[in-house]
Amino acid sequence: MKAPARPIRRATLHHSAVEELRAMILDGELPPGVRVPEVQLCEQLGISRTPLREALRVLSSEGLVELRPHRGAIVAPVDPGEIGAIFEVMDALERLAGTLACRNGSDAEFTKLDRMHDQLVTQHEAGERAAYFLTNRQIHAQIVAMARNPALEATYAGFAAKILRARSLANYDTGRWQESVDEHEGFMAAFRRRDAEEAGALLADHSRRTAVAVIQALRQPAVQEGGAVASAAPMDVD
Amino acid sequence: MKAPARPIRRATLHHSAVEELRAMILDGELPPGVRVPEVQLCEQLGISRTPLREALRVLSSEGLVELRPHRGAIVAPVDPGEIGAIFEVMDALERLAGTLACRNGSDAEFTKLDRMHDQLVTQHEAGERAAYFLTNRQIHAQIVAMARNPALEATYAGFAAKILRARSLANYDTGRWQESVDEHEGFMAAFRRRDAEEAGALLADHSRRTAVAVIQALRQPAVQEGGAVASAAPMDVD
DNA sequence: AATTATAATATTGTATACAATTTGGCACGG
DNA sequence: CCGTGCCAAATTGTATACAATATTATAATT
Repeated sequence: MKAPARPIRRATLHHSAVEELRAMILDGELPPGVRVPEVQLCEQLGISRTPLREALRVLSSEGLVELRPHRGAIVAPVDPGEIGAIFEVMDALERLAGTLACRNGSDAEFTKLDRMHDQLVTQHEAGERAAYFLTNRQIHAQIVAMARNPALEATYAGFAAKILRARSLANYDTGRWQESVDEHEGFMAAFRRRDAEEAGALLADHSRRTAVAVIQALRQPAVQEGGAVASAAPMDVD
Repeated sequence: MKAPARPIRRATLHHSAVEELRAMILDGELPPGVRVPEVQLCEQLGISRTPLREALRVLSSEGLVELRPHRGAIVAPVDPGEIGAIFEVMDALERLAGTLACRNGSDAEFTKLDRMHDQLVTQHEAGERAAYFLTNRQIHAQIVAMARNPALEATYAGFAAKILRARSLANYDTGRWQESVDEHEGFMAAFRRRDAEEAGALLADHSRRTAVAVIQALRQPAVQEGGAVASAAPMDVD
């Protein structure tokens, strides 16, 4: 999602470290609140402290880690209030994405979107939860990409990451699944009509309802299965 | 704008360097496209390369500088197309800010906003351009603050910074000044009625019209007065 | 003369060493 | 028994030294 147009190879260690650490945080491998000892991660990643520290600064700028001067870095805790605020912005971004996608998306992209939606429905009917979540994320990413707006894309990706992390901590209400699919049917119908306003409105509404469900789920923390970390596979459901 | 609730002292050099460099870039002291030689800036800021490099990584994450591996960093160039994309998002953020400000702002804050607006009108009538621009920025910042949404506030600040930098490169159309003031009158009236929808819509419209003016101004680059850098004082006009 | 190959230089990327600050424990005093 | 002050250990912050890569200049060849 953050990959720019030009496929330049970033061969620097600190850049690799950023991606590695971000993945570890989003995967829940580094759960919120844990301290991030530099030396330990250094030998774990096989790099020195310098590039690791540079990576930590970047992740701090992204809001994924929290730097406390002379007290070490911790993985940023997930604050339900902050998630609520993020969703308020996300609603607006989803609306904008839907509107712009209608205006700027190519017919080929809309066709692809239709196929992805069909796949989503199939996976829902089959009860393939993990596959559904992945397809769902891809659909929203596709809509954002069709908006042809790099600034929107980058901002969206940042918020999506934080929301993803919040979800990995919460037991998601299964009852919302059917409702969510229905909402997807709704804005897909608007997309097929190229109704920009309606598509945007339905996407925003979809986001808002998702927010309610997620925040409610956050009040009932997920049961920690197995070892120490929540579910290994991060999932995104809208 | 970025100051968190708790007034913790950040005494680390790299944090100071970030703020210093960001100010230098936004002030136009470091114009877009120029290379950023590390050693030179180091002795200029009186620090070592390590904290400076950490600062550069953060600014790169913010999109203010561009890192080219083994080729040095440059101040991110201002791409008119990117500015257009940013404004598209900004419109949505302004709308959201206006709506939320109506919902969450205190009466005291609305009173303060009124006073700021009066000041703005006075400065416009007096033709005090620089003072007007400053007040204008403060007004928009106040509205965003009244929205009570840290995620919105941070995202808004990031985009506002990029827009500010673009403007310092462009001769702004003076004819838009009166129009802009009229638009301020418009959404202030909506604010006084606490009409959230209308206030948001008028703010978004205001942002959209500003975008048109700014992008047009970008096509006629500012005359470089004096030495090499554009106007020293960055201004914000909406 | 133009172009390409090559080497010297400069700048960035990384690692390590040193300094400063925080944290935890322990002794002392209340 | 609890609070305060001090000391030691550990970890972070910074500086410097070394390694790798890109740029520039030079020179040789076509």
